This record gives sequence, C-alpha cells and structure tokens, in this order.
Amino acid sequence: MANIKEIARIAGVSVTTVSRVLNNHPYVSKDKRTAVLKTIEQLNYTRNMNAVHLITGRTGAVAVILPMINSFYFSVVMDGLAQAALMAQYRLILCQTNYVPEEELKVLNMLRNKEIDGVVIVSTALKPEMIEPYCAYGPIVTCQNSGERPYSSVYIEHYAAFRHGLDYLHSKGHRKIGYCEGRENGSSASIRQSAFQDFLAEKGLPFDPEWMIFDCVREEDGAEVARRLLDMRSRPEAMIISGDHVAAGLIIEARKHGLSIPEELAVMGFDNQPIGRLLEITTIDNQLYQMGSAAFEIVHKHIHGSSLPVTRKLEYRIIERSTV
Amino acid sequence: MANIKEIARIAGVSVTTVSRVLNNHPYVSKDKRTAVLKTIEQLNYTRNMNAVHLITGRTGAVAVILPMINSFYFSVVMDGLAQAALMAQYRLILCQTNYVPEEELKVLNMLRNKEIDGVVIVSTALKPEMIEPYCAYGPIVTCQNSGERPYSSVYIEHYAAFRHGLDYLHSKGHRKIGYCEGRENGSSASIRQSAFQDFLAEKGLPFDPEWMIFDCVREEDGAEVARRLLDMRSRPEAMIISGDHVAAGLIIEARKHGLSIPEELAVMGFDNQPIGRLLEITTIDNQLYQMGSAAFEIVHKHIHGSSLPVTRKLEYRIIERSTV
DNA sequence: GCTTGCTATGGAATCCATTTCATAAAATAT
DNA sequence: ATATTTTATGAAATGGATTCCATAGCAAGC
Repeated sequence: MANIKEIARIAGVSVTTVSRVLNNHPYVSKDKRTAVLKTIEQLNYTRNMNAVHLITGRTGAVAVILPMINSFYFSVVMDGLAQAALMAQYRLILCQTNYVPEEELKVLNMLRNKEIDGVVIVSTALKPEMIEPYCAYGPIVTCQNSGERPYSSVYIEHYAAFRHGLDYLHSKGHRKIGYCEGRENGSSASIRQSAFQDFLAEKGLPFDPEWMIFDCVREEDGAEVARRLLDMRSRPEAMIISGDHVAAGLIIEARKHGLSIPEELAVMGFDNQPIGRLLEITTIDNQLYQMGSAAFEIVHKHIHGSSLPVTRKLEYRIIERSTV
Repeated sequence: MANIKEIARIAGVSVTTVSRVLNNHPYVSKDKRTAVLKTIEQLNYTRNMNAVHLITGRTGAVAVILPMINSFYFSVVMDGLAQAALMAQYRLILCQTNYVPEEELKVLNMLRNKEIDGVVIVSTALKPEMIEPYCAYGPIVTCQNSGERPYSSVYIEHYAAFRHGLDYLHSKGHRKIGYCEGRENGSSASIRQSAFQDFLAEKGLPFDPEWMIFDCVREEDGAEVARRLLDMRSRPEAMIISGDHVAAGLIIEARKHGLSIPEELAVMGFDNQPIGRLLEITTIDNQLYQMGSAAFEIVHKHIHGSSLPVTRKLEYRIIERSTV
C-alpha cells in the first residue's frame, strides 16, 4: 500500500533520497539513510517492481521457447538455462508452445511489449525469417546455428556429430545401417537425416527406406521399432538412434525377444542420457546442459551491451560403451 | 518508441479513445476506431506492458517454485502447469531453486513486489510458517496438503498411497520388505517413511535399517542399490521404491547379476513413469500431470476472485504389471 | 583568496496506459 | 413533449518508481 512518496514524507526526506537508499546510492548521509530504512521497516514497504520496470525499461526476465518441457532433451537444456539465470539473478519465463507458431509469435511479441529483456529459442516451428524482425526489439538467442542471421546462437553440429557416429559404426564393420528419428521435419532432425543419407551415398552403403523410422520420441516407440525390426525379412546390422531413451526401449524389447546386442544388432544412441549409462549404450554426448547455460549467458551479455551476434559451437564426443 | 499519447495526437482523438480501442471497449465510433487502428499500424505501435501492469496491478504471470526441472517428477508436473497456463493465456516463471530457502523467499517476495499474480509451490525447503505471511500478498498454491493453512493445495495422499502399495506387496505374500527413497527429509518422503514404518509395525513385519535406503534419485542410484542388496547376508524379498527410474536401475542391474525378478526379488515402483511401462514395473500412478494442471487452475481461480483456500486431493491407483 | 571537485539533497520531469468523472448528443421510454 | 437511458468522447487523476538538473556546503589545490 505504501509507496516511496509516503516513505519520504514520514522519514522527512525527498523521494529522491528514498530511491537512493533503495538503490544503494552512496550520496546519502548516515542519518537520513537510517531514517529511511526505519520507515521502510515500519510500514513494511517494498517496491512495486512494475513501476521500476516501466521507468527503467528492463524487467530482469528472459523468455524460453520450447515445445515441451517433459522430455529429457529439453529439461536438461532448461536446467542449464535455469542455473545460469539463477546465478545472474534473472527470471526465466517458460513458454511451452507445443510447436504452435501463434504461441511462439506471442512470446516474441513480449519482447516488443517490453515484458521481457530477451528470448532464448530452444526449438521452434518458426522459420528464421519470421524471427528476424523481432531482433529490433531485443536480444534473441537460438539453439540452432543462426549462420548469417542477425541473432545469436549456441549450437551442436548435428551434421558432423551424426556423421561421426555413422563413421564409428562403419569403422566397426557395420554396413547395413538403419536410423530412428523424432519429428520428421524438425530442423535438427532434417540435418541428421541429410547426414545419414549423404553418408550412405558416399560410402556406397545400402539404403532401405524401411530402415529409416520417424516419430520415435519415447521409450515405447523404441520398443515398437524393435518389434518392426524383428519382423523384417532383411534387417539392418546396426541402428543409429536419436535419443538414448528410444535406444533403451529398442534394446530392452529386442533382448526380450532374444536378439543379442551388439552381436545381432548394434545400437548407437544420441544425447548421452542417464538411461544410456545404465544400459551401457554407446552414445554421443552433445552437452545439452552447456547449451542451456551458454544460451543464457549470451542473452545476458546482449542485454548488458554487446550487440554483435555470436554463434557458439559446442563440442560432441562419442561415449564408447557396449552396444556397438 | 511511440506511445498512446502520440497515437492519440496523430489519429486526432484522446488517449482515452485509443485505450478504448486497444481494450475493445464498445463505446468508440467506427470512424475513430479505424483512424486509431490505422495510426497504430503506421507507427508499428504496441503497448508497453509494464505500464499496463503498473496501472492494473496485474501481470498475468505466475511463478513456480521447484528444486530442479531435470527430473521426471517435476517435469511432468511442470508440463501440467504449462498446458493449463497456456490455455488461460498466463505466463509461468520457472524458479528452479535447488531447495535453497533464500531463493524460495525471493520468489515469494516477487508476490509482494507485484511482479507476479500468484505462486505455485511444487516442492520447497521452506516450512509452512515461513510461507504463510506471504498469503497477504496474493494466492499461493502448494503441491503438498496445506491442511489448516490459509493457502490452497493439490496433493497426493502419500501416506495412503504408499500403504496401499505395501498392502499389495503383503497380499502377494511378501514379508521382508525394503524401501528406497529420495531425499531423507523431503516432506513427502517423510510421510512415505512413516507409512513404511507404521505398516511394518502394525503387521509385525521385520524391520532392518539396512533395507531402508535414501538418496536414490537417478537410475544409477537404483543400480547401486541392486549391488548393495546382492552383498547383503539377509536380503529383503521385496522392495518398494519411490520413483520408477530408480526401480528401473535396480531391476536392470539386479538382472544383470542373475537375480530373477519378481521371483527372487519383487519390485514395486512409484509415479508410473514411461520407463516403468517398458520394463513392466508394477507401480502406483499418482497423476502428476493432473497435479500441475489442477494447481494452476486453483491459482487462476484465486486470482480471479475466489479467496477461500481449497485443498484438492488426487486419486492414486496401482498399476499391476510383472515385477511383483 | 579563488577555483575546482566532491558530498548531499530535493524538485520536477519521465516512463505509459487505465479509469473515473464530467459532459453532451442521440435514442428510447413514458 | 418530456424524462430517461444509451452511446460517444475527452480531461485529468492514477499507479510508483528513477533520474536529470539545480543548488549548496565543504574540502582540497594552487
């Protein structure tokens, strides 16, 4: 109820002085400072932050766009973001958009509206040209390579990482290779798909469209893939699977049916998830937590001045375990 | 850059009229409305939401307090919260506090500061008496039974649910029962622990402190428990485990060492997680998604008037599969 | 002794939209 | 024909802080 004006009146100072006390400005005498603090205490006063946001033009909040939080991938990235935000004393607005473009645009409009100081786009259904105009209103960081676009990004080299995994399978002697992917048209999924097809073409390996399976998101989907593989007349010797959860489902189901892994079927996971460690799945770690924390650090820097867009590439590495 | 005043000047109307157009107020003539809309279009104007928040005293944002997002349990609750918030056109501020009380208090103070319209506390290190004073500043909903406290809650009957699970194990003939838990002093963990000890006492079952294992959070912890069990001279016949991820770790590791489940060791999970379905773990579903969505709906109702605190109890049920 | 620099303080402008109140014209009711 | 209601409009108050600018006392520098 009380405001800065009333504090000033009761403490016998100007509102400017009260504001100075609130903001730890040095030019306030000891007497006045204590008088102000006493009054604040007495009236149980706190700032109305909306007034602060209005006048300063800052809110101390950053929005995060992602399709769903209930997925290992996104919750790890979010964890990285959240820890970095906590350190920097920033607030994170979680915008779970289910890949609905209108919702994603609403979030970008929050930047225009000055409700937030920046946006981190972890994954989106929006095309880069839809995002670009919003750069005028504040910093935007994506988790996919933004290349020549005017916004920053932190990214994994999906193409190279995936090829690296394929090379590994190849080096282990596998020639008939299958592939499991999440959304067929996801932007990183498309990149991996190209990597897969380019690799097969370059090495002259057999390509069977039946060996390329999409919409594999949860453990259960992996189990379903295992069943499909068992029914095939011609089965791949190795599978590369985006997401260790899916790989886990496949492995458990396949073993249940007596298929031995890696002898009869090699499995290479992706994302280095905890379940993979437990099942000793050979996988590719691509630093999802770091992706989140780096993304936050970049928006944070942009908010505090640095305006040139940056692109930060993250390293990946194969974790050799026992399913290949 | 442009503001409502400038729009008014250029469109040749008063600021009041512009505000009416922005808020779809009926008492605006067609001519003036189109003139205003045209000017808004021309100047590429959008409201400064901070001014709106200041004058209306509302922000359309709700904060969520939870220790970590990167955990199945919390990410499912968060999913429920996020979907409900999306429907209601509300923003969610994710406050990952790592159970640091100071951070949690900061969030509650956002309510005082008028930065948010309400708070959902999914899990906290704060005692109820620390939370209570903040009820004066806005609606608070917890995900643990708030009983006679002046704030609302959505909760699972952890005591009853856990006993129900124990009863099930007992009905299947198990007498030597062990127990895996997450944080030893978590508020719901403590309830489960009492349920466990009360049950054993009432049924006159043997209690071995070695069979009660804490700090089991990830798959790996479950695997570690399996190894410990294998080393015991006297081993329980059944384990009740809070969290299917942990149960999965235990089962996989135990089987790796040749222990047959459920014959040599029965395992009852908790939370009905996807991994549990894959491994056919008998578990207790306790509607975590619904917990999130209900929690949001309750804050939402409070924000829009209804001030009496409510406590909403969620149902649980055993999912019989094949590990008991 | 005079200029410069630092400390301390307050007045007033500023950020920007909403809403109450007042007024008047037009439409409807009596 | 008069009284009442509805529609339309704007001036001004309101929400609550920050900050620029002006002023003044006092200390240090030359």
